[in-house]
Formats: sequence, structure tokens, C-alpha cells
Amino acid sequence: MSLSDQPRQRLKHTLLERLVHYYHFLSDRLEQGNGETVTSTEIAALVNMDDTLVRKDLAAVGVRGLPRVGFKAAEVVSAIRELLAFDHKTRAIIIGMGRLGGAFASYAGFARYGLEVCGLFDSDPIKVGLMSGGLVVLPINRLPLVVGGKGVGIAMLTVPPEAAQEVADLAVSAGIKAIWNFASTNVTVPEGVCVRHEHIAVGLAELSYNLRCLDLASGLREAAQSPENLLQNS
Amino acid sequence: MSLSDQPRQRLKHTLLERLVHYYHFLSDRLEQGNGETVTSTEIAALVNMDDTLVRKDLAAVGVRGLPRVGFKAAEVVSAIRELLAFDHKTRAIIIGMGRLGGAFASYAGFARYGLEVCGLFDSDPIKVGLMSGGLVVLPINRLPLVVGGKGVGIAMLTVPPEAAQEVADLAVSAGIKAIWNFASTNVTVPEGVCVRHEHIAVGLAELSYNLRCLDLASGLREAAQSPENLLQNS
DNA sequence: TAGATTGTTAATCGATTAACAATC
DNA sequence: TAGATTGTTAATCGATTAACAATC
Repeated sequence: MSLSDQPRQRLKHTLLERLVHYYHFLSDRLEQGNGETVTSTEIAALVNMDDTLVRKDLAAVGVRGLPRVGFKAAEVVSAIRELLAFDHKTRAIIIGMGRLGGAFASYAGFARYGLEVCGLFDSDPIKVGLMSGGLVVLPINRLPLVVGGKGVGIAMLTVPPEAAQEVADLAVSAGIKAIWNFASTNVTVPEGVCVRHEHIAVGLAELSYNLRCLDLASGLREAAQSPENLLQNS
Repeated sequence: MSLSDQPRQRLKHTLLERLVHYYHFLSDRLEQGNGETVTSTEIAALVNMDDTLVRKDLAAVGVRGLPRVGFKAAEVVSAIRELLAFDHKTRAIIIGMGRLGGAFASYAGFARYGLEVCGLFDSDPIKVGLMSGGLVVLPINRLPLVVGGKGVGIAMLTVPPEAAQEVADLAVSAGIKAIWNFASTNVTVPEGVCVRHEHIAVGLAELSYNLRCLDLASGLREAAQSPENLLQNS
């Protein structure tokens, strides 16, 4: 039952991940101008999954296809946009103006998903007052004002791990309802607030895991091609 | 059956996510010096999940607890380190020296998970030659040499979406077996190579989704407290 | 000892897949 | 019409939870 005993296990994606995947695939496709319609089989091939699941997902999103034709790509794209609220503007602040915070502050791609960064904060007086992505970095104590005044929903945490919990508490007490944590540590929040931990280690662990599976698989393949290798290795 | 019909649905975490969560919780706890041992119930409270699942997870990782006592935190931590290969050095290169690439290049935290960045690349001649995190940015055409020479497993893609596929192809043809894609677009890879899409939109979608659930829940609570509101709204 | 907590078996639940009739 | 593809129902599979005996 241990992980290492089952190297073939296929890592599953969540519904949200699949939807985002479809979304990018189809909007890229539309941009390139090839294919107004798309079949569930085509989408399924993309992620190497069952076409029935794609149809189920699209049904959950609320789009209907046409037998013999497939789905209208544009319709799927806009239904997902709608469902994931990419059309609806969501305001966020960034706390911690290190390199990652700076990269986020000046990242133009957020707009594509309806995210608007409307406040930058840092506790370091040296950073306060600097400009980044068109905004001035403010001292942490100005946080409640900005959050209250602008109806900010999300606080992005790009601070060192030691500071994460403290800063999260501050954000919550200022009225923030969603913490998007990019620090490599957990933060806990009271009931009624949601957190997403964007641990870099998860991605790395998944890749290492998959790499190991690949190694095992290719090892087996090679061994099968030349059986004497098995003896040499054992 | 649609998503919006079931706002209460609790978003599930994958095993890998849970393990990383336990890992951070317990290593933080050990650092702070409070608690050599930990019970499955304590860990479960952290993520608001069933304690049986925690025990199952820990069993899968290969650690055994003691009735009436719990698990030795240090043992759990090192078992997870082992399983997720955080002890084992993994080499990576970063392609695309924009702000995000730069942030990654000089991020010291990767070492904690055994990740060593050993090559930086950019196609822009202006960026080539610059230093970042102790490494010199190289032109893309030097990629095969570095990958082959140093046994690099992972290529981190921090390029604009338009360039992602092309760069991924290049990395694969140079012998890369794992693509860690931070561009907001999908890339496809041949059989035998693995990809992880680190779409920022997934995190945002999850938070928006949770925020909406919270709104609905608090809306219902308030409505229950003062039933006349229901009438006003409808 | 009594009681808390583990590990495990059985039951449930939900998500994925298979099968197939409906339909353009 | 024939055939491809959808939408849906039923079957399977796996993951989570409940129950409880084992044990320190």
C-alpha cells in the first residue's frame, strides 16, 4: 500500500485543474484560428484521459455539445470564464515586496483572470515608497485602510516563512477573507476565512515522483529488451 | 449536478499536497521546540479532515505510531523527506529570465527541497551575460551542453506564453525529462516526458470559488438571523 | 488497571469508466 | 441513410470514513 510500491499510479487532477487546462487549450486554439468546434475526444487526448470525463465536466460547466459535431470552443471558453469568475474583477493586495512579490506586482497576466492588484505592502522601511508595477509600496500599518476602502478580497503572501503567520493574522483582522500563501510554511486562519497554500514543494514532489516512475518504466523496458541486464544489476 | 449548484462541496487535496502540508506543519513545530510527538487528531485538525485519513497517509509513508502516544514528529518528517526525495539532489535549469525567472534564480529556499538550479537561459541577447543568483545567464543554444553535462532533470519554464511550447520542445530535445511550466498556457510533450502546469489561474479559481461559498454561507446565516431579509432580497 | 490512541477491516461515498441509446 | 459523437444510465473503481479490536 505504500507510495513507492505503486509507481504506476496516475496522478489525478482536480476538476478545477482540468477546467483551467481546457480553458487554456481552447483559448489558444481559438487564437490560432484552427477549429471553431472541438470534440470531447480531442480535449481528452490533451491530458490523456477518458473522453466521458470531459463530457461530464463540460456538462457540469453547463455547455451542451452537438452529436457528430462536438462543442463550440468559444462557448466552452466563455462558460468556464463565467464559472471561474475570470470575468468578474477580484481585488488583491500583495504583502512582502521581495523578488517574488515584485514579480507578481508587475505581472500583467493577472488581468486575464480578472485579478487586479491594488495594494503593495512591506514591513521594511527601505522598501516603503518604492514603485512597483505602477503602485507605491506602503507600510504594513496602512493595510486596514486599503482593504476596507477598496473591498479587497485576497491577500497574496510573499513574505519569508517566519513572518507568514503574523502577516496573515494582520490581513484577517483587517477584513481579508482569502489568503493566497506563497511562503513555504503553513498558516492557519479562523473559521470563515479561506487559504490556499501554493507550496512550491508540491510541484517539485510531483515531478520527482513522476521522474522516478519514468526511470523505473524505462529501466524495465531496457531490461526486457536485454534480459542479461537484470542479472548484472542484481 | 453543476458546480454552482453545490456550493458546499469541500475541495479535496491530493496525497502529495497533504504530505507537504504535514511536512511543513511538523518541521515548523519541531523548530519551535514544542512537541516531540504528535497525534493523528492534532494533524487532522490542521486541515480540518478525518484523523483516520492521516493515519492512512502516514502508514503509506511507512511510519508507525504508538498507541496512547502518537507519532514521533521527527520520524514523520524524515520519512516524508525521504519519500518525496527532498534529500536527494535534483538539478534544474530555468528558461526565461523575466521577473519570475529572476526571483526563482535567487530564491534560496529551493535547497530545502533538494532542488539545485544550475543553469539560467534566455533568448534575449541583452539578458545573456547578466548574473542572477550566482549564475550567468546563457543563450538558449547552450542549453543542450549544460543539460547533457550536468545531468539536469527539470526545466523550469518562466517564459511568455507564446514561447512556452517552442522552448519546451527545445528542452525535451536536449534530454530534459521533466517540464515545470509556469507560463499561463499548456505545453504538450512526447511520451516519456512529464509536465507539471503551475497555472496561477488554478489557485485564483479555487480562492474565488471558496470566497463565493463563504458569501453564500454567511448570506444564509444572516438571513436566518433576520428572516425578513429574505423578502427584501427576493 | 483504565483510557487514549493506534492500525485495520468493513462500509460508504464519490469520482471515473463502460455501455449504449439518442441524435444530428 | 449511415456513422460519428453526444448525453446519460449503470458498473466499477478508488478514496474516505466509520467501527472497533489491539496495545501501550
